[in-house]
Amino acid sequence: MLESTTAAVQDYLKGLFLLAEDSTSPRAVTTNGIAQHLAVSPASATSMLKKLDAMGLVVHVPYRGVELTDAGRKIALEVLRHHRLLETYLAEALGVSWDKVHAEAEVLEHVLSEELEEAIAARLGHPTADPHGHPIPPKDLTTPPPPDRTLWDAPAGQRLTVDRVSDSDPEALRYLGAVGIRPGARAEVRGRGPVAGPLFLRIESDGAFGEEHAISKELAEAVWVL
Amino acid sequence: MLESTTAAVQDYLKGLFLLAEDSTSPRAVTTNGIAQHLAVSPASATSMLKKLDAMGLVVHVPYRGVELTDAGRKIALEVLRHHRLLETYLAEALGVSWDKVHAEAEVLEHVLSEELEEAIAARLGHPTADPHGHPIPPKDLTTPPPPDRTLWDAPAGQRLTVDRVSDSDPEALRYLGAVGIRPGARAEVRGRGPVAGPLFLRIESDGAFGEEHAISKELAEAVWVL
DNA sequence: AAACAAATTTAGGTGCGCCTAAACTCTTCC
DNA sequence: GGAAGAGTTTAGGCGCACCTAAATTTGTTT
Repeated sequence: MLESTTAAVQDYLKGLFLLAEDSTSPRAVTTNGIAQHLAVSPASATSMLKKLDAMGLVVHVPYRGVELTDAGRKIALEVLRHHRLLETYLAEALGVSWDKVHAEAEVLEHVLSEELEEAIAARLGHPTADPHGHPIPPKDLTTPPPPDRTLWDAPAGQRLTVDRVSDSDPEALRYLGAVGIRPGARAEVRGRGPVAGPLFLRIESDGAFGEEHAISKELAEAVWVL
Repeated sequence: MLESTTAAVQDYLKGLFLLAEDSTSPRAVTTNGIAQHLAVSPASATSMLKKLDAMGLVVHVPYRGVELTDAGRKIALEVLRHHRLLETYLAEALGVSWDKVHAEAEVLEHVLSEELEEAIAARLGHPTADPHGHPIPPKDLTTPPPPDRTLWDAPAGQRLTVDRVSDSDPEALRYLGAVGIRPGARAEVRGRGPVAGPLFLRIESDGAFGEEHAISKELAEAVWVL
């Protein structure tokens, strides 16, 4: 399935899936959106969207928006499966730190053969989530559950469980790891500063909630909770 | 170092190194030779050689031949190091059979980061040869020893040790594996058939030489011995 | 020495994915 | 309802690595 597509096509499909996934608004997946996500010009995105439409992988209505077809979503999920399996493998088998696995997986995902994918999955015991808490699409490529809400959207005073953290910013990941914000961690939102100010929270460690941390809105939006 | 080159450039440099390595004649590395090796047209090879010359990675004298510069050889050795480390890793850590590791490594070698290379080498205990017996260029990229002679060139009646086997033909590798021709194996050449006919040999197994095998010239030339 | 065959290079062209600049469309706001 | 501005698309081009067909060079052969 993947063999008939280029790395660029795979990146667009994966990007479109991810953009659609963590934005509920209907008009979320725009030409500009995918262009920014992939760091290409809007003009480049337009021509690729036209091409993907011709290939039957997306439905692109000029000036209106894009949507993945079932065929396009399957490919996106396969790339995502590769990416997340690789992240998990690099972290577990090769000891690569969780802030670096994303960049490595980003290039490896496009050249991973079916056979190697299988070998890696088997070696890991067919994991269902990567080190950042993102679900690994299963072999049959059924759509995994979307994230719930971000830490920023959680009301003050509430106890919650960290579900996923964004994998793309190494600096953010190093900080999150240092303060103990990782999938499965329990946290309590204490409050927020004024004017999109920092969010104050405490993180549970060894059964007790530790000292208070102040994190920016941007960072709080890179953490999803349950 | 590798990051500033494309996969195509890396493939040409690696190919030029390998062609020069296993042919003693001075005029061995020709436009046609590298074109065939890479399965591209001679015209394509010419334009790439011109480009590599301009980049200072080879010296190309039109109509006369090509030779790697020191800079070009370093890159070739780095690609080769990636390739052979990956082959070894895939075989040892992931259980990929020795006839399949080459094809996987062929694409992975171009996207392996320095850091991952290091992690893999460490995990394997810094191996010096891959599963087919080919030397893995060390981190400092000094040139490893070239192969000695092929099984085809060995005189009849002589006891010898298998040093390396060609990694590129899966069918050949499956056969060689089945009859026990692998690096370190001891063998005795019994004779040859007429007109480039098959080579007859016996392979040592559990301390005793087994039954006689007849192998083609092509296959005998894909095995190097000491 | 000329002619020929083989090897090599040049000429001209393709698809992919990217770019900038210019034109267009949609929406909103007066 | 028309104009402005944001968003999007079209037009035209570029670099990479490949191709075929047509020159050119080399080395050999007569």
